[in-house]
Amino acid sequence: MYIPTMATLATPVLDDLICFDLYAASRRVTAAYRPILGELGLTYPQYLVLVVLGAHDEIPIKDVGRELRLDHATLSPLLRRLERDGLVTRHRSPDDERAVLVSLTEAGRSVHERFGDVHCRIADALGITQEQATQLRGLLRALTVS
Amino acid sequence: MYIPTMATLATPVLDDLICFDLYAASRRVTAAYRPILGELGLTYPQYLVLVVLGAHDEIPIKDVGRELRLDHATLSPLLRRLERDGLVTRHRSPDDERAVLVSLTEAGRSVHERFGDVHCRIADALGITQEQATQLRGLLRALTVS
DNA sequence: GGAAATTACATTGTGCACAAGATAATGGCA
DNA sequence: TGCCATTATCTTGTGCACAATGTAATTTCC
Repeated sequence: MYIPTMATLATPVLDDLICFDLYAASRRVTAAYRPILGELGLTYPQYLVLVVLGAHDEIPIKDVGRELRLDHATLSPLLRRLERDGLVTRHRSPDDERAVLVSLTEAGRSVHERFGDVHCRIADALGITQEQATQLRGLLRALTVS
Repeated sequence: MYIPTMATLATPVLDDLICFDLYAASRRVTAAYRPILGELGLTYPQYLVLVVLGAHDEIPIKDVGRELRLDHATLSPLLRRLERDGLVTRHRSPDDERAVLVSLTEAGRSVHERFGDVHCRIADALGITQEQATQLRGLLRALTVS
C-alpha cells in the first residue's frame, strides 16, 4: 500500500530526491578514484577514455563518445591533453578524412596495463559486494537506457 | 558460486565498471532535469541549493555545503549567480562575522513553490517505480556513507 | 556531374567540481 | 592583554560537461 507523504503533495526536500543520492554517490565514487588515478597522472574521465581505447586498436572519436555517452566538446580537449601527455595519438583516417582515429601509444598501453590493479583497489575502497554491485548495475542501467 | 571473469584477472573493460554505470546514470538524470529546470532558469546544482534553502529560513553557506557535500569553491560562485538573478540574499551573520547567511528572496520562494511540479515531471520522465527508487536509494547510500 | 543534406570535428561560452592557498573573524590560553 | 590555532569564507587554476555555432569532407539525390 502506498501512502503519499508530504513530498508528493508539496515541494520536495533533499531526502525525497533520489536524483541527489545518485549525484552524491557518483561524486563520491569519482573522489575514491582520484588519489589512485592521481598516481598515474589521470583524471577519472581520462581513465574511462583509456579503458575504451585499451579495448580497440584504433577508434574514431565519435565511437568513444558513443560508448561513454560523452559529447565531442568534452572529448576533444580531453584527448588533446592525453596526446600532450604522450598517452594517445590522433590522426585522420585515410578512408574518411573527416574521422580522427585515436589509439594508445606505447606509454598509454603501459598505463593501461596497471588498470587491473586500480580496479581491485577501488573495489576494496568502496567495500561493495559482488551481489550489491550486480543489483545496483541493473537499477542504474534501467535509468540510463530508458 | 563465484566464477572469476577475465576482468578480475586482467585490465577491466567498460562493461565491468559499475562506476561507469553510476557516472552515466547521474549524467542521464541531470540531463532529464535540464529542460524542465531550464524553464525556471535554473541548473541542476542550483535547483539542489534552492531545495536546501527552501527547508530553512536562514542558513550558513557551510551548512549548505555539508548537506549537499559540495565544496565552498563550488557553492560560492553558484550562490553569487543566484543572488545576481534575485533568488537569494547573502549577508554576514551579526553573531559571527565569518559566517555568511543565505536565504531565499520572495522571488526565490516563488520559484521554490514550483518544485513540486518539477518533482512529478521528473518522476514521469525517468519512469522508475516507487519500489525501484527505494531499492536504488538504499544501494546508493551504502556507497555514499561508507 | 553538381547542389543539398549529412556527418565528424572543432571552437566558444557558461557553469560546475575540486585542490591549493589566502584572508579575516573567533575562541582559547598563557 | 597578546599570541595562536581554528573556523568560515574567498580566490585562482585545471579540468570536465554541454549548448550553440562553425567548418570541411562525404554522401545522396536529381
